[in-house]
Amino acid sequence: MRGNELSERKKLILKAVIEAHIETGEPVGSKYLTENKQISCSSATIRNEMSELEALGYLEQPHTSSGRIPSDMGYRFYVDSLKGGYAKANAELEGMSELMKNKMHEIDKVLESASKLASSLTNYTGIAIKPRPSAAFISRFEIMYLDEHNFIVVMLTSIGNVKSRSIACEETLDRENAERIPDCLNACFAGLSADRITLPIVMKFEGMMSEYAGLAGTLIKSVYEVMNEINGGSLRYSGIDHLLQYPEFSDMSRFKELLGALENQDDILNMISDGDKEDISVYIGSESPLKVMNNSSIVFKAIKDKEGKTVGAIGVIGPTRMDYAKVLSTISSISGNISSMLDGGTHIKNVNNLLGEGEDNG
Amino acid sequence: MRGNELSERKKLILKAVIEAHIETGEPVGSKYLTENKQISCSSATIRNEMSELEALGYLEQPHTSSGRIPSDMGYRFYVDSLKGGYAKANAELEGMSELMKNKMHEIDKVLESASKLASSLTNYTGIAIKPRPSAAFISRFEIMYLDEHNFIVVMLTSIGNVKSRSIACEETLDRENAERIPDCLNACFAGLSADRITLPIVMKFEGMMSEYAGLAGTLIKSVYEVMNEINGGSLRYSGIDHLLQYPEFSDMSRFKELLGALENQDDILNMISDGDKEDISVYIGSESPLKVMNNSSIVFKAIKDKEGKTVGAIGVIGPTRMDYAKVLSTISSISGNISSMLDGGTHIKNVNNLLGEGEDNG
DNA sequence: GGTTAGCACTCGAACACTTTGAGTGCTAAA
DNA sequence: TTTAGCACTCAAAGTGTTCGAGTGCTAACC
Repeated sequence: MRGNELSERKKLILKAVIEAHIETGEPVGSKYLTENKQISCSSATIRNEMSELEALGYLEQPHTSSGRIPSDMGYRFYVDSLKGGYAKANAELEGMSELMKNKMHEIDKVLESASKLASSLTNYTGIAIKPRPSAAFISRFEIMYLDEHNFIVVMLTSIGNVKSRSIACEETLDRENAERIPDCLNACFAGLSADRITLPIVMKFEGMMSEYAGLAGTLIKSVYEVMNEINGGSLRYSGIDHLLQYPEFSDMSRFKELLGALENQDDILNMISDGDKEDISVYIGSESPLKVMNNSSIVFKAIKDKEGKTVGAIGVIGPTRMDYAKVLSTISSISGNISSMLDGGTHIKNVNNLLGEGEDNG
Repeated sequence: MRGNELSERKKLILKAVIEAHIETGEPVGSKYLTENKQISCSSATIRNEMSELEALGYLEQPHTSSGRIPSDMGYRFYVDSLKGGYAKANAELEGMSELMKNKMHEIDKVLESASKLASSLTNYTGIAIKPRPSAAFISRFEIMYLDEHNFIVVMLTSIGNVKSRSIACEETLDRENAERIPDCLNACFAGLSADRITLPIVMKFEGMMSEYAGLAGTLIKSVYEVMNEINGGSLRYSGIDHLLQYPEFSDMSRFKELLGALENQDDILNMISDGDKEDISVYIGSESPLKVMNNSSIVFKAIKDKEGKTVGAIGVIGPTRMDYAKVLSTISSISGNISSMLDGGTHIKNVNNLLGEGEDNG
């Protein structure tokens, strides 16, 4: 098969089949296509063309005597032909981006509301991905002193969010001593990813905390927990119910299978981490590395901050028969919007970037 | 109908019907019940009894010639007879409570993992509810200074969690000035619920922030946002896929309806806020105030801290045909576990309680 | 040579019809 | 009061038929 051996008419027919199938969900017959004004030949000719398209692998026939449906390869051809042209402004989006601009949330929340937006605009299931960072760390510790037995440790992470843990201690702890705790934490753990926190460092911390040995263990456990949390990456869905409106999921078992796959976040996270870092990624049906996703498509795009670091991704999941034109343009607009926000248009900042010079444990 | 006019045999048969139906999901016939060793009469007798139970409203017949299924009233009778006896220790729970004890999370996370636990133990969908607090407020503000143009406001809320917002400011802000910001915030907003923050207070704040007027607006917006968040209550589900295994939801439309209702969190929150504050609440089918829930049951229990304040609730949602014995005992154990944790058994504290005396804006 | 009309063929969907079996209600006997 | 027996009901599953959309192929057409 040479690169682009499809005649214009074949392309036209393929496109028409795909768009009709996306709309109706039914196999598309030759007669139906004659109603398409762009195609000006008889059903017999269309049959011939479709038969060839099938031989080439772009179409499939569910049963000997039924219309054709696009194969994954057909969708792929369609999507590739779409790419480049989808970035037109999305009118629906305008009003809603306003809504996001007013929020001064952390990146997690931004991604989540973006995914909700994507879901409601496209009518598929939205996904918000916070990738597993290569080596996240806690860049700074602070505490809030409550009383002699209670305080809160506030941790600023390298991936731009703030975590806190409330700690109760048996010993009596006065304000002055409590305020030395973050110094110890910062001295020992700040800036170190989990795999660089070695036993000597832990011992050093315990040494510095000697007066409050009992606390040291608790604090280390908290640090460890937060490290785990931020290194885990995360995946959130919105509008799972949208999927139910598509007949391809009216078969419970299939839907259940997909839901199960979605719950197994690790697999999806891996898949998305492998995706295209620059452009929109589209996995159509069997192209997906996950077998259970073979009847679904997933479209997503990485979100980067102004330094080009990937801070997350958003996308949608839907049936293979997905309105790719709409989805691609929506995801593209939303991600563009977020990126420009991260560039400093609003108050949202990736706080981590600021720490390079700002670090200071005084 | 006088209080308790069911004969022992009727009770036995009703119980047997319910338990068989819970297990199989199918209508229960008279012949099937003769296999039950506790019932020692013929199928004909059982038929007579069932016929009377139906007349009394405890059973229903889907079709003239099919077995009986319990009515909502039947389930209600069963559940009421169960209450009191369900609190036995749940062996499965032992190991898992260990897991929760090691976490020093805030109340939100505790509830969420409790709901996951409930879901996995019962095989229904778990719910974690954080109620709409009557008048939540921010009890304390702190900041983390990053650099001349960036800092993070950390807010301790009255309902026991910590919120943060990163703020970027145009003006140059040195550390000393920055450290006066929480003083202003504390002086104006700490301890006040949203409806008690009046215009004069806002003006006072702007006055105190005069040098950094631009910041004041941003900060107020952040405060407002956090107020909204903590006053909103929240509802989280886990294990929605569990529901799919029950044939009553194999009908897509019904499942979709339920999912839709679950997304509409306000309704559910209201319902749960109206629930029994002391004991386990059980809404069986049509007992639920929500019409869409008429084919499902919901079981939940409030979680209180040591002062008796309701801090949340956990529960499960499932088909009317729910294994109430198991669910009631599971929810009861888990909630007991959490409550005892909150009582101080571990490091989890409701930080708010500590603030009564600890408050101090130095 | 590409296009079209015509025709036989295929096969799922829909419908009507029958069979099967679990379950009931009723009655009469124990 | 309980039980055995019997006629009856009805959903589910199976069978057969029709219907129609759609195909492939062939022969005629431009």
